[in-house]
Amino acid sequence: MAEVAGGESLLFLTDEQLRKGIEAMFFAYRGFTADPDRILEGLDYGRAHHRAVHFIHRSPGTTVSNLLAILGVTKQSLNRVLRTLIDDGHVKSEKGKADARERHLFLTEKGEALERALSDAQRARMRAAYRAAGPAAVAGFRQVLEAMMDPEMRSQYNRLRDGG
Amino acid sequence: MAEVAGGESLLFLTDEQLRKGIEAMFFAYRGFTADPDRILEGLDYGRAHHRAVHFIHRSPGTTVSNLLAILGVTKQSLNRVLRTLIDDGHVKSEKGKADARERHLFLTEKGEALERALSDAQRARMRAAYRAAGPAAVAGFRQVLEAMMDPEMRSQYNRLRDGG
DNA sequence: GAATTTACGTCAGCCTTGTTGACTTTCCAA
DNA sequence: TTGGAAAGTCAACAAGGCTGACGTAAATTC
Repeated sequence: MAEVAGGESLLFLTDEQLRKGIEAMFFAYRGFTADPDRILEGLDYGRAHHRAVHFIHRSPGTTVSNLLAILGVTKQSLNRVLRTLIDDGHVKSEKGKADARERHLFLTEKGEALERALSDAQRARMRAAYRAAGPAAVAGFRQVLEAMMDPEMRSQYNRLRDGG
Repeated sequence: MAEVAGGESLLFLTDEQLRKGIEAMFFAYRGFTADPDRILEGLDYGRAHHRAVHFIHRSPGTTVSNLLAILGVTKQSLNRVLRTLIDDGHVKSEKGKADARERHLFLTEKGEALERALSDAQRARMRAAYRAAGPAAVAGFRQVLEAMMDPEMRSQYNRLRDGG
């Protein structure tokens, strides 16, 4: 940070550097989703299903409203996906005990197996990238990504992170 | 890297760390696209238009096939987007002189202005994130993203990068 | 106890952006 | 010169976003 203030390393803020960062995000995100996409393809599922499964696994018993806030989609859109996941026996939905209006969402055994298949694929790539780049790079990676989030997303992210 | 081999810092490869990285990618990508999306909203354009405009700006005179390889979509899909951009006067398409089957793509004045508006918005966020994280973090960020790409995407990325 | 609000589900219909299939035009090589 | 490959276009379909309207049950407020 001292170098930055001193002006020595401001090259990392040139438009050219920023463009490279933008393209890196674009190409990397494609890689990031490629492996789970391949698995989902055979199941008539898409990324939307993956996201739902991921966050239900992450926060078992979460409500529909919670999921809506995290995923940032409309309830109609989420409902379509949730409907198929429930019908296929990957997710179960239980009426809330304290508040019976809420539905608490859980993965079934089958759903957990699906989640494992998807996240194993994604983690394998992530692990390879982390290993190739090393711990210092990983710390920087996380710092930049966190700074790139919208504040509300960041608090969602931190809530999940701290909850873990 | 020495610490990694020594085993001291292998904590960065735990499943929990990897999950955090995965969620960071998810939330950060949303932020990454949020600003341009807001601009596109008013214009009946979507992200596909943004991507096309970005890469035509980046490589003026590129052919449809080139763009296809970079964007990783079908030519029919790209064509629809290109059609509207051409009709709206943002892009012009010229028959190749050497090979008349090819179309070479360029941004018009109007297209350049659109590109500037979109990339200004995206760069502003990127710049803020870079500034907040500092140059060392940025280097790590780029390293991890590059390692996350598919090999073919990585060579596309490097081709663009070196060309600059 | 009635009225309002909240949480969720669903129907209908739209848009963007992916897909495949069939087609033309153009180039090149056998 | 002709037949195949490459580049691009048109048509039609699907996934998954979106909005709007409406219904129902449960909770909360007046």
